[in-house]
Amino acid sequence: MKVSYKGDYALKAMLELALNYNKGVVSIQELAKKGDIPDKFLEQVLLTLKKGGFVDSKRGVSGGYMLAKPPEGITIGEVVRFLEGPIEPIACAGKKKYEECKDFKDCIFKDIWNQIYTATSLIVDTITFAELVRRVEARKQEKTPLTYSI
Amino acid sequence: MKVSYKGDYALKAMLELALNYNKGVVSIQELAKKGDIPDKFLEQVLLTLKKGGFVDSKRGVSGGYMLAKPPEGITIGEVVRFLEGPIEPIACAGKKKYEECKDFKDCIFKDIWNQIYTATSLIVDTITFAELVRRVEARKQEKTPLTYSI
DNA sequence: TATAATCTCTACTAAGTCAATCAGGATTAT
DNA sequence: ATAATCCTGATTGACTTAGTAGAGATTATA
Repeated sequence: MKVSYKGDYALKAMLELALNYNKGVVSIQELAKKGDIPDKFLEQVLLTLKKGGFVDSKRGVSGGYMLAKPPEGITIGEVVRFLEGPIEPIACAGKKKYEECKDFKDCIFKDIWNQIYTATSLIVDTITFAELVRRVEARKQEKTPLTYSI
Repeated sequence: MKVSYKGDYALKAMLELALNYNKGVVSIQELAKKGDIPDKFLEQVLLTLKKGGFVDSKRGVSGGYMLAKPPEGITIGEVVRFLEGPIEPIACAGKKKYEECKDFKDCIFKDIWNQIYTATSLIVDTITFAELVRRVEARKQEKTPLTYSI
């Protein structure tokens, strides 16, 4: 799997929207500022996310974006796959069966790519944005404890 | 991790050389033919592998390539990292510590990229070319059993 | 020693991807 | 009305990828 800027920005923006779930919309400007993202680029990414059904938008003054589904229902894997394409480490992985391989050696490597694919999927397909929100909150607690220590 | 054609070709060629370990050299032509690889492209890849210390070569008539080390001493991970660069799914992963993040949310994602990185490394850094050779032999046995069954 | 097979090296190219920008157009709260 | 906002499509420059081209260096062997 490879995550480009587009995917990275999308995940950041989605998380921001998840943190704001049920609290109204957030404008591109705000999202861009919080995520340190070029706003016109983020605009494109958000449009793509909208086409993918991940976010909804509201136009006009005080418009903006919101999650289209509850954070519990969206995984990182869904977003990454949608924006970046298949997460297999190599094009051929998972496409053909052993019988179709022209050579034993292809199969040998395919096993490995599939193993990596499986391990990666297990991670990204089980982490929802609700879980991410939980982690952000937990880390905030850690960093601002009630009792100060040196 | 992403594996390009270059990396794919390199792994195939290395495996072929591993299968031929201690049996002399194999020419680019042979390797190209067996792996269905454009020979001039493979030429470049082999040169790169030589610079990386993975293969040795012999020039002139009946020259060719051979593994520079025993197959037990070379992992897939070494080859892929050398040819394709870092295997982290995103540029920032593993580069900074939590303290250096400008935002909690960066850390949250970095955790995940590191988790994927770790899982991937665990696979590619433990599989040697000796192991691959063993798998190829095992699969040959499977496909050509002593007793025929329908 | 001539020669053909082979590796070595450098340069080049065509196509594609990535990150980002630009210029407008459509919608809507106030 | 108008300003804020999303929507749409085009364009750009840098970079990467996959592959090609051509000339040179080395060496087994007839």
